[in-house]
Amino acid sequence: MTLIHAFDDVRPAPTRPAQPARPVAANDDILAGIGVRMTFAKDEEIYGQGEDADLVYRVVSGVVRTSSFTADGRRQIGDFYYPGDTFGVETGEAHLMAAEALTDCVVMIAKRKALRLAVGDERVQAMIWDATVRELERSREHLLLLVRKTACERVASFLKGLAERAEGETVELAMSRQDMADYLGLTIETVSRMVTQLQGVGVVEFKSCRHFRVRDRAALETMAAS
Amino acid sequence: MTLIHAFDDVRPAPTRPAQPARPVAANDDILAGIGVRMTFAKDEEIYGQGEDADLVYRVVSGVVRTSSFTADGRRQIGDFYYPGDTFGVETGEAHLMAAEALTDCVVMIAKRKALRLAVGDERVQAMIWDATVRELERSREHLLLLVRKTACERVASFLKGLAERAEGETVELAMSRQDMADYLGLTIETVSRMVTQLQGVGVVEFKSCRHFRVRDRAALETMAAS
DNA sequence: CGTGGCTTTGAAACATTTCAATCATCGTGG
DNA sequence: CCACGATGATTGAAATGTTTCAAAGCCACG
Repeated sequence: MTLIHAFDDVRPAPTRPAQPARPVAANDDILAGIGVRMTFAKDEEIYGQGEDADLVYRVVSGVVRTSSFTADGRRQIGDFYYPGDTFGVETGEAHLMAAEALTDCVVMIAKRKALRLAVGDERVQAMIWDATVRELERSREHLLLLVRKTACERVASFLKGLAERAEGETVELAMSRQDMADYLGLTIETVSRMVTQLQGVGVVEFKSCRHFRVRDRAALETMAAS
Repeated sequence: MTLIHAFDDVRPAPTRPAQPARPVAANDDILAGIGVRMTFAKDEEIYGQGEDADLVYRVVSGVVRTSSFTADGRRQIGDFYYPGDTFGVETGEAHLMAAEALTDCVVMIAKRKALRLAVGDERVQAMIWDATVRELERSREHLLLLVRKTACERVASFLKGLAERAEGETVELAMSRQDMADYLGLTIETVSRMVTQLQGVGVVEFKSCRHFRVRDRAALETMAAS
């Protein structure tokens, strides 16, 4: 983990324009103003499971993954966070999941307390509320995906989600097949097969295993069946 | 739906003592004070999917279920709510799921606005926050159950959860096998088989299909594998 | 006592996983 | 620059778990 500098360099996230789909609240730049800017190398841990959760994080560039392990070693992926996304806001004292850098990434970090001093309690409250609500919504959607969707539908939903977030024609998969599998509640082999299958029917096209483009949006949405 | 009376009869929930495991906040009796007390017959709808969500609900007696349907008719159960539980608090404008009375039940209902006038904004905010946090926690746990648990583990977890909430030796299942199945992401047949199987190995004992008792708590917890 | 709804059980079909092998990609060192 | 090994992805075949379809059992209710 590399600390670049703190409490200055207040430029907002450069790598990617703000997500168009999501309503960006006024608190969006709170962190940019007083946060500490840090970079993490691929696979580096940002925080660990069980650690104290009094910091708030925002992805500037790169992708972050939260995950936890069950007693018997099964991994669960909480979610993937993209530039502009806030993460690490817990409802309790400690982090229930660990966060890792999926790619090299830049993250703004701030203490809740420092934020309160800097921008006032209300705005911090509002930010925490927003982050929590978003967490709940993600969780619900994830749930829906897992309860009654087939392997194919899950993979289709996932790719559709990625495609919606990406701005360009070709979409990059920041995560490995294993990450996808753990997120979707499948095995890597099944994920791989479904990807191949979706490509076979002409819905998507993979240039490499980490890059694809949607060839038939309508069909993809049908297959996502949400 | 039967309206008994409103804005008086401020006795708190009589049927069951407050959940011991959960920290009961000071806002616990807010609703009892100014809420409207209503009864719903089994299978009656309390609110519908898409309806405006400016009311807050608390179960006094009976059990409530939230559910929604996907486009192709698959039902998803959100959760089951027991006496003392708050439900119907949404993060957006409308209810994402419908709520139905699983059994005959009594529910306290209040307008958010009325609550604010009666007890002040902070306490209402606190209650909404608590309800949202609990929702998120339930959702996460539910997720964990679905991602990487076998049918047997899911059913074991579910029975374990019920047993923990119940105070007596024998536990009543308020919900049908279909409800369990939709909650656990399984079919009724599979649920039934797993129940039989758990009984076969002596972990639980079913007196009827709606009543059971735990015979081997340790084994049940092992099988729940959470 | 019979009917209807829910639950259980059985057998076959199906989807996904597991195990195993092959294939690609990429960085390293000769 | 190419061969090499390492890592991750794909593919195949068999095994497994869950679902589907079908039938029987149970219980409550009229």
